[in-house]
Amino acid sequence: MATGAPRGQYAKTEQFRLDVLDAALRILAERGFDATTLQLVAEEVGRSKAGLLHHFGSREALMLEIVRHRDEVDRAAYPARDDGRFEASVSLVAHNATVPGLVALFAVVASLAATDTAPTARREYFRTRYARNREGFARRIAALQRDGALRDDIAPQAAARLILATMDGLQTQWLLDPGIDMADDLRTLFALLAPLPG
Amino acid sequence: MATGAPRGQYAKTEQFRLDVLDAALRILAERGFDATTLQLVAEEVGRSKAGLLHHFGSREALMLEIVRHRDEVDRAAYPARDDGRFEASVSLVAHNATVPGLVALFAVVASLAATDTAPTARREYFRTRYARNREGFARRIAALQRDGALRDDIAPQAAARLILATMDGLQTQWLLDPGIDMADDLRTLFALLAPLPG
DNA sequence: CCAAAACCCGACCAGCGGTAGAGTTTTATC
DNA sequence: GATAAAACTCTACCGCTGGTCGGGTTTTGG
Repeated sequence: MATGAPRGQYAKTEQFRLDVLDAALRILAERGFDATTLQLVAEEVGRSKAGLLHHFGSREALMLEIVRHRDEVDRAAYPARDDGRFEASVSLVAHNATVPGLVALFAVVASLAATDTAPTARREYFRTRYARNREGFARRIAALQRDGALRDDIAPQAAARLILATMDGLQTQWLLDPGIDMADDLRTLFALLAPLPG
Repeated sequence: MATGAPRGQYAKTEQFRLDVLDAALRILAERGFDATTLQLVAEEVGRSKAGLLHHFGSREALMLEIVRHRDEVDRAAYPARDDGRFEASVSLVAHNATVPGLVALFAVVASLAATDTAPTARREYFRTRYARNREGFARRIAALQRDGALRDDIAPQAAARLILATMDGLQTQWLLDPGIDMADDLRTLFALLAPLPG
């Protein structure tokens, strides 16, 4: 039975895909979202436009892939630990302040996903992404409340929604006004969640 | 001297412009951002694509104009009163939950403005918009703190940034998952700002 | 060594936002 | 009410975009 056996990709393909993501991000950072065309990215990596489409399917999919890959890297570098407070989140936000291109791309793709009227891969990715993050925060919040390390008059799910909303919203303000210290403001929110003295 | 005197627009022009904004918003709501082309909007209002460009200059300017007009209407309908708490803000957010098309457009245009690498009309509009809103919130927060109606261990400017960030971030989550009650969550944030019993 | 799968590209396509310029309608002024 | 300029409107056209197609080239497992 030699039929129907699918073959994997070439050895160099994975590295090439990573190179493309990198090149695209570089162009995004210096030209913005609309001006980042497949043609420009193709030139940057020394390939043809059609070649990129072979690997990523569409421009939209390429953009989503950058976000997806960034999420993977971040999740490995900033694992949400159950024991500590929210220091990992603050560190991640502080790190984001060094990569405006990625932050900007994330904001655009997320909002475009939110405008998708029908279920698309883009929309579904962000739906599950938010659901997963909310769940993670809610779980840790509930644990901290049991330990008396957090005020317990707030529903964990509600607090999780607020934290994620704050992180996203601060990014927009920071992109427009880089003087804002996102990490500092996020810490302020966590301070509001500290247990009450009474 | 009859020379050089600029003449205003035709009588029907203003109404036509409003009709275009309305039509564009309708298409945005049911087709999403990318699929809302000038051609489609032009057909909806029974004019040509070039006619729209004459009035708005570009597609980007048209999109920004929808946001700008919406801001005007909202500012008239939900004036930020100094005396009350933040009920006007909660009402505005509750109202937003009835117009997903506008909320989605706002998110996209704001994030695109944030990706503009050079200063554009779009970017400048949102910069001043956020600055103005932050200033308004900070002023009211400071007043409430003096009255003992709000905890005073938070800098008014920081609290203002958090409130705006939360409002924006909740919109993204709500667009992806309409089960979320934005007004309710915003009220939760205000509850966190309530004065401490100690 | 050898098919078959994966890759790669030039040529092409429809549709996009935007421009040019000529024709039409409105309007302030006399 | 005539008139001339400004405001409006449209058709034709442009460059470019994302995306498709088909056929050559390279890699790869057996």
